[in-house]
Amino acid sequence: MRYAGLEEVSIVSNADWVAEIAALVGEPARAHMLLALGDGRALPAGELAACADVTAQTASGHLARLEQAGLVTVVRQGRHRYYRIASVEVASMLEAVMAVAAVSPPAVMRFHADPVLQEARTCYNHLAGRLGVAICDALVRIRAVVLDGEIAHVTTEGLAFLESWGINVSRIRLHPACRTCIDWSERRHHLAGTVGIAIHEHCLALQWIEHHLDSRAVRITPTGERGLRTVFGIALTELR
Amino acid sequence: MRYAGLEEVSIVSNADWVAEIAALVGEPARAHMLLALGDGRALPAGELAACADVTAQTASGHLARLEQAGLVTVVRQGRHRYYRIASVEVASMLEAVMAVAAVSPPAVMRFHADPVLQEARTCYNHLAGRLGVAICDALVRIRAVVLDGEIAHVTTEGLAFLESWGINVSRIRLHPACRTCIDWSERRHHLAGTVGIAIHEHCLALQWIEHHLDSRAVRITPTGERGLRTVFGIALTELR
DNA sequence: GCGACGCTTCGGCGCCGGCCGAAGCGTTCC
DNA sequence: GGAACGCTTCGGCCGGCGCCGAAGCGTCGC
Repeated sequence: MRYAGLEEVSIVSNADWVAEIAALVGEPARAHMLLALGDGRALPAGELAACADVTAQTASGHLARLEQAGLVTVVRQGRHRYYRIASVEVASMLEAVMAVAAVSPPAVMRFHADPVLQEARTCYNHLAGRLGVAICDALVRIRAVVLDGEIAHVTTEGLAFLESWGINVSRIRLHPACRTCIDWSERRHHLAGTVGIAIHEHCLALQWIEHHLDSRAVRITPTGERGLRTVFGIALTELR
Repeated sequence: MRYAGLEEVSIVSNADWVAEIAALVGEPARAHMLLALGDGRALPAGELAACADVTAQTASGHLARLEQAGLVTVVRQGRHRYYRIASVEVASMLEAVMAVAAVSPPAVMRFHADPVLQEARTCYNHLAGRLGVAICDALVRIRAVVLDGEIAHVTTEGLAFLESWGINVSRIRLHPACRTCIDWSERRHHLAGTVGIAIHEHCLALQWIEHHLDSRAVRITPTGERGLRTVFGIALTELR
C-alpha cells in the first residue's frame, strides 16, 4: 500500500558506500594511522608509517586512499606532507568504532586496555580515559553537573565552580549542557562538547597536562597532579 | 621524560581491534544486513540474505561473524533465526559511518540519496530524514527548541508545546535538553535522545507514521499528513 | 651543484576472504 | 512418517588487496 507517493525502494547503494568507508578503517595499517591522528594533531607521512609499522610506500598508498575518500586532509610543507583527520565526523566515527570494540563480548575480547591511554588521553578535542571520567565523576559529586543519558547538565553551582576555576563560562551559561562520550576504556562517561573542550583547553593553559609527542596519551604534570587534587579532589593514584 | 609513572606505549593492539570491528562493517553484504537492521527491528536470516542479495550460505557465514563479534544478537524461533542490532553503540557506529559517507568529497560521492529514506526514516530509535529535520526546524522556528552545536535545548515554550501536543514532559522537564544527530541525508540536525525518542513514539501512538515492513523508511499516513500540517506547520510536499 | 631526505609511483607476488554447490541438521506441516 | 523449509557447515575456486623492492620526483642542507 502506498501513501503520498512513497514507494518501497532498496537501500543498496548507501550500504555499499557505508561499506567502503568502513573498509577504509577496517585495515590494521590504516586504523593505526587514523588512531594516531585521533587527538586532532597533524603528523607527517613518515611518522604515520612508523606508527603502522609499514614501509613508506605502503603508508603512502594507504594515505592516498584515505585522502581521496575524505577521511584525512594533507598539507605539504617542504619535503614533508602533514596529514590530519578531515572532520569531526571522522573523529566521531573512530570513537564510535572504539566504543563498539570496547563492549565486544569477552570471548573475543582482545581490546588492549593500554594503561597509558586508559589513564589520560584526548578524545579528538576533549579529555578521555580515567582522567576524563574522574573529572566527570568529581563534577557530579559536587553537583556541578547532572548526567542524563548522553547529556550532561551544568548546574548553577557548576557554573560558579567553573568560573572560580578560571573558565570563561559566558558561552556555557547560555546553554548549560553538553554532550558526553561513552568512554571505551572505562565504559563510563566523560564530558565532550562545549564543557569538555573548555576543561581540556583550560588544563593545557594551566599546564596541568601536556600532549604526548607521538601518541594520544596525555601527560599529567606535577603542577597538574597538585591542581587535580586541590580543585577536583582527584588523587593521581586513583588514575592508575 | 616521565611523569608519575607514565610511559610511552604504542596503541597497536587497540588499532587492530578497531580495524577488525570496522572491517566487519566494511564488506558490502554485511553492511546491507546491518543497515537493514538499523531501525531496531529483528529480521530472519533469509530476509537478510535477500537484503544483501547473497545466498543463505553466504549470509549465514557473515551473520555468524557479526554475532561472534557482538554486533548482532540472535534468537531462535522454530526454524527461524531472528537477528537484531546488539546495542545502541553498534547503531551509533553505523550512523557515524553514514555521517562520514554523507560528507565525502564530491569527487568520490556515490552515496545514493534514496528519496524514500531521505523523506522519512528511523535512526535507530528516533525520526530522521527530511521529516526528522523538518520537525526539528519547526520546533526551532516556534522557539520550542534552541540548537547549540550537538545539543538541543528545550525552552519553557517548548515544554508547553510538547505537553499540549500530548507528550508526557515530566522527564524532559527535569533536563530540558537532548542530543542531536547530524542527518547524513540532509546534512542538518534532527533530534535524538529523550526528546527525539518521545516525538517518534508519540507519532507512532497517534498513527501519524507507520514503520515500513522491510526498510528503515517510515510511511506518513493521511492522519499524519494532516497532523504535521496542523501541529507543526509542515506540508508533506516540502518533504519530497 | 650534489647528495641526502621525504615521499610517491610502478610492478609483481602471495595470501586471504567472499562466493556458492553440495550435503546435513533441526523444525514444521500435511 | 515423510516432504518441505530455514539455515548451517564443508570444501573449493577465484579475485582483490596488502605488501615491498626498485625507481623516480621534489625539497633541503652543505
